[in-house]
Amino acid sequence: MTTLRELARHLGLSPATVSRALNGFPEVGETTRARVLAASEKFNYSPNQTAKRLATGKSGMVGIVFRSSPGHGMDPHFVDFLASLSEALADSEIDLVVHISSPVDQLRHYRRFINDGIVDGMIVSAPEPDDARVALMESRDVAFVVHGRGSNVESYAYYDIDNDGAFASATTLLLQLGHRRVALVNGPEKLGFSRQRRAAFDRVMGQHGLVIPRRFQSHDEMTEQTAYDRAARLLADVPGQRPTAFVCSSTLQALGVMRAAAEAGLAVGTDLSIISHDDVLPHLRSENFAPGLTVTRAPIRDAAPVLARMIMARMDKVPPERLQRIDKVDLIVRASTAAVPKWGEEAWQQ
Amino acid sequence: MTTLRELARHLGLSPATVSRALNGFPEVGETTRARVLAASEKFNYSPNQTAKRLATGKSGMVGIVFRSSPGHGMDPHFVDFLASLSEALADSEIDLVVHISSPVDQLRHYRRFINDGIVDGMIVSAPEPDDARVALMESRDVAFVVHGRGSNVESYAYYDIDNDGAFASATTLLLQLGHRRVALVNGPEKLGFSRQRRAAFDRVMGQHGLVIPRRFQSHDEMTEQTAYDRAARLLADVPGQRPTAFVCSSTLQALGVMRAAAEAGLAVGTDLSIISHDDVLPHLRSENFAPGLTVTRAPIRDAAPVLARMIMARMDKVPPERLQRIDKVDLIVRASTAAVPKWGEEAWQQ
DNA sequence: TGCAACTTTTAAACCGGTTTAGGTTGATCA
DNA sequence: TGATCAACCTAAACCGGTTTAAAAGTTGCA
Repeated sequence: MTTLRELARHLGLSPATVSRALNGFPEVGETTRARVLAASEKFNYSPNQTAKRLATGKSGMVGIVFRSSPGHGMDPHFVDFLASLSEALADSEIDLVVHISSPVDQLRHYRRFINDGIVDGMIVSAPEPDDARVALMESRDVAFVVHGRGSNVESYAYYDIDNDGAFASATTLLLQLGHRRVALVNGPEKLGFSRQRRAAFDRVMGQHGLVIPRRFQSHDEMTEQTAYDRAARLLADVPGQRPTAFVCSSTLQALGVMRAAAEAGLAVGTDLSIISHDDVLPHLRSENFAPGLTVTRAPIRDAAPVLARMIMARMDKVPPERLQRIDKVDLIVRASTAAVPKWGEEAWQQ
Repeated sequence: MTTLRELARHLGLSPATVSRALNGFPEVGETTRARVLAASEKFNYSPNQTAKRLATGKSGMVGIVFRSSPGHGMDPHFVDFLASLSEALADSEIDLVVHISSPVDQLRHYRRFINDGIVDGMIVSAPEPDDARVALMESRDVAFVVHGRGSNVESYAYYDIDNDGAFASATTLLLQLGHRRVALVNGPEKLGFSRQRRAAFDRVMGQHGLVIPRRFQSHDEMTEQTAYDRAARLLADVPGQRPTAFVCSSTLQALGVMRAAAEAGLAVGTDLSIISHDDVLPHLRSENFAPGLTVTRAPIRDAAPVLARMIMARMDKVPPERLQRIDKVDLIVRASTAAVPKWGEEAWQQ
């Protein structure tokens, strides 16, 4: 490893000049700069990042902590997001430090990132209302951006999709098709997006005078298996009481509901309608489901370049109010939604 | 942020003593050490990692570069692996720096990691024979461990599963069930594990006097879609020429083959047998497939703690020959494999 | 009491960059 | 001719830890 001082000695220059030449400062003569650049090339010089970080006080790294629940492993949604985030940041020579942690341990990891000065900024995923991580970072004056929204939204930079609009239009579609007994298979109760989605669902149903009994709204980790369990239980009910339609928070859950429907001998798109939010996981395409799945579509990977730009802006002290964005979500109707069957037109009794 | 010097000044001690006290050196008086520890607690002191790294020359970070092919996003196999790797390393306060890159760009990322002194060690996934990344790291004397095996295996630390044994027993099972026209849906041709699997398949088939025509062995990215495309084409052939069984390299591929089978009107487990390697992705359980999928089972997440221990050992200069491990793989028979149907007992003509 | 042999502590160098505050030049201007 | 100034370069401090070499303080023993 060549050091700056060695390079300087070879050139008969001071380290200061070499440093300036390499970093494009204007007070270096052009001939000198050319010499330095040539030598740096020749000796294959590459500045030691650690030293650079210590000197500048910037780490050039961004941290992210993913949720991973014990039995369930890591949410595949985040993965795709991670991939595209890493690509977006690599363009700016920013490295991504990744921790995975159970939901309860999150704060410990954030503290480590911040206290030890490992990163310049953090990307927060799936915030809760009154998120403790957000509070921690605001108190420490650390740059961060949020994927999703919690509360106190004005004060920080975020990117989110219009969950309210998405689930309102999904619910509306089912109502227009005559469905009254609609079950919601949602994500963890504490997460912001789950709340937004549920609120939209409740509101639209309420506007049609429908109240959904508690047990037809579930909040769980978003896996195929738990959705299957939920749906299987609901579909085991007497025909006059079971749901005629499901709204799911992810295509994985929709997959579970479809498995339960198949086992209950119900044909999706005829006996039972399913609509799901689709984060567009690359290996799980909703158009290939049988039947094709009606979805509200918002590729999670689209969030990454936006958040990458935002975190860099925050590290450059751009005020958070200028870094807030909510994207609309498309409703794509396929064969998994149909008019309510005759036997299912009655609403639930409260 | 409290610094070491500030802490020392408060205590009326030199930075040297404080540093030694905190790092457990024996030449510090016990009363002094207690005072230092108390003060450090009180002032919420946490050493600046960057400074520590510069002083010690160790970064405390391990790098990993994942493959992500343009259209396909990131392989979900790696994700689960990543999650468990991060957990295993966190126990030792080692941070994981993650880059995602297309296969062609890999080397650039490795160079960056190594030249800039960002990490102390690297974890290499899915090596090719004569892997350029391995060569680079050996030439630079960087600590690394390999998940899988390329060539020149003696010289480096690795963890791998017994791909040969797994695919030999999978192939043997199909032969015992009377299958002769078996197609192999494999991973990218250049990767070590694909070659090992194909070699085992070819060998066992060859031992029974069977030669598999070229077009019945495919090498592709391991996605549902590409496997579907392959299988759909093969199953469109005349009954006497189409495969009666498939061997897949991943459950995602098996899913694609099942979709193609359904569209061709073939019942899996009756008309068509499918067997797959199963990395046990948490959201894609082979026992929940319809019918349950016969698999060679080796959870990819089991590799992570082993590799974490290995890379730490390598950073402590443990010789690589002592860090090599190959795990056996179980064959789990479920309903997707059955005796060959009458119409399919003829082998392929070369 | 004096001196060797520990034990404990400190001053200063070091890691490898960046950056501030000054120095030299040589050209320009009065 | 001397003052002014821009252009270019350097010495030294700095970032915040660790570590070497040496000093100071203790203890044991003659």
